[in-house]
Amino acid sequence: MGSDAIVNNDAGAAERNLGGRHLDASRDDALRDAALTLLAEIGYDRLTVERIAASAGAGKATIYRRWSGKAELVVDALMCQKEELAVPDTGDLRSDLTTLAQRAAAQKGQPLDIQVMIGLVSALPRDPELREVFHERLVNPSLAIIKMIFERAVARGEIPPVQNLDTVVSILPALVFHRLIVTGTVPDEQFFVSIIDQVVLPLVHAKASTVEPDLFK
Amino acid sequence: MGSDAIVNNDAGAAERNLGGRHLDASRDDALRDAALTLLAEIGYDRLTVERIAASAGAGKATIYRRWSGKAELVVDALMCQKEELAVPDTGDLRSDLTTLAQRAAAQKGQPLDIQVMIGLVSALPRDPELREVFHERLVNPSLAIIKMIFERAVARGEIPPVQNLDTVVSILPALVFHRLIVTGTVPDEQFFVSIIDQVVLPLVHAKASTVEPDLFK
DNA sequence: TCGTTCCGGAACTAAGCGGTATCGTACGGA
DNA sequence: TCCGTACGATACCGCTTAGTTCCGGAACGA
Repeated sequence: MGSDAIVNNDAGAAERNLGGRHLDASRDDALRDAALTLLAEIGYDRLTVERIAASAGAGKATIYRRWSGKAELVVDALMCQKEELAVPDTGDLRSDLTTLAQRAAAQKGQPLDIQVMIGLVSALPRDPELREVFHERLVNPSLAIIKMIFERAVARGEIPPVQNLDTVVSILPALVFHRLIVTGTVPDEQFFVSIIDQVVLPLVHAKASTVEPDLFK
Repeated sequence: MGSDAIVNNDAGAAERNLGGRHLDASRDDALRDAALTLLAEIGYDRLTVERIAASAGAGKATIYRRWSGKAELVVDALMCQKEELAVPDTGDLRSDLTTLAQRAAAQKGQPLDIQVMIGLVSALPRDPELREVFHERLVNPSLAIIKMIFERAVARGEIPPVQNLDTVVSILPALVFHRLIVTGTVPDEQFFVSIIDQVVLPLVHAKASTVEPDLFK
């Protein structure tokens, strides 16, 4: 990772600053939260250091004491996001997917991951580091969860092995993205379920009925 | 449409300005082209009137003589894009779709529609007019073409009627979007074709093999 | 207690942008 | 020829932002 934040202050600064006040860890979190919330609201390009500070009830100096600027703060905030990788495992493919849908739709109000992604989109083409952390912390984890769900379904024989698994896995997030961009509305659970029932599940079962017979001929 | 551009100068200004030099129509086109090219390159938020003027080799006043500002210029540029709605009609669903893929992939170098869309994304949530023209000139035409292709395939009996046609139609553009955002690479024809063969076509044929039997029971 | 450092807040410089005005020049109708 | 306008270029004003610095106050170690 290119330019690490200065945020090894947990122990480092405490030892280095022999006398004097320590960096307040609660300020770190407040600033990171504010950055992500604003990122989801107004997007990366319109995000300013001043706004982040004001939103967190902090001074700009408090930010520059920790990060070199907007880019580093945003990257650090994304890196520090908690990843609760509890992959649904109900023993049924459809139930796993709908459980995932419920979880995604329930995020309402929170600094929605999806909205953070949208806010980042315009900045990705010109910032490689941002693009890397975007993949590592937002895209890949989502895809990995869906992939795991399919692999388990294959392992227990519920569906036949899926060739081009990566493509199938990306259908759900791709349609969510598309809806978010095209209609500008946050997809609700109903939307997720309709995609699952009308696209994803027919597709994996189609492969069972159209491809397998050919294999047995 | 809210604030029309002043660009009825083709005849209007020529008649009004009895003596004196006329607005140079070639400057209109150069400025619109520069606006779209820059929009695709750096996105709406980083787009500035000064940059557009410089890119077109013009002065800022030449822009303000025609449009009220950045927003109106961009909207007008999008509105003036030529729409060559030649829907492929080869008599075969797959051929129609792959023809469309070739055409989309061949746009390389030009101010790619898809990149213009990406550049607009971050500005859409806060600009209703921009969102409207975004739909009218970029999203809807693309979807309409794909929709037409499917409807013709249904009409000649190649595939059974597609319920949730809107969803099926959006799969291809959605996956293109997703790839562009996630990998940052412009999809080539091979990508289009693999989506067509591995997702779209299996899906519409799956509906034939799984839904119809239920209707006949 | 005393010195050091953080805190929020505000002031400040420098740079960039929107939008207007101006200048010399190039057209084009009368 | 003469007047009026568009043209590119530049200067200018007002505003916003990045990034720095300073202030009074508070927290901490010595």
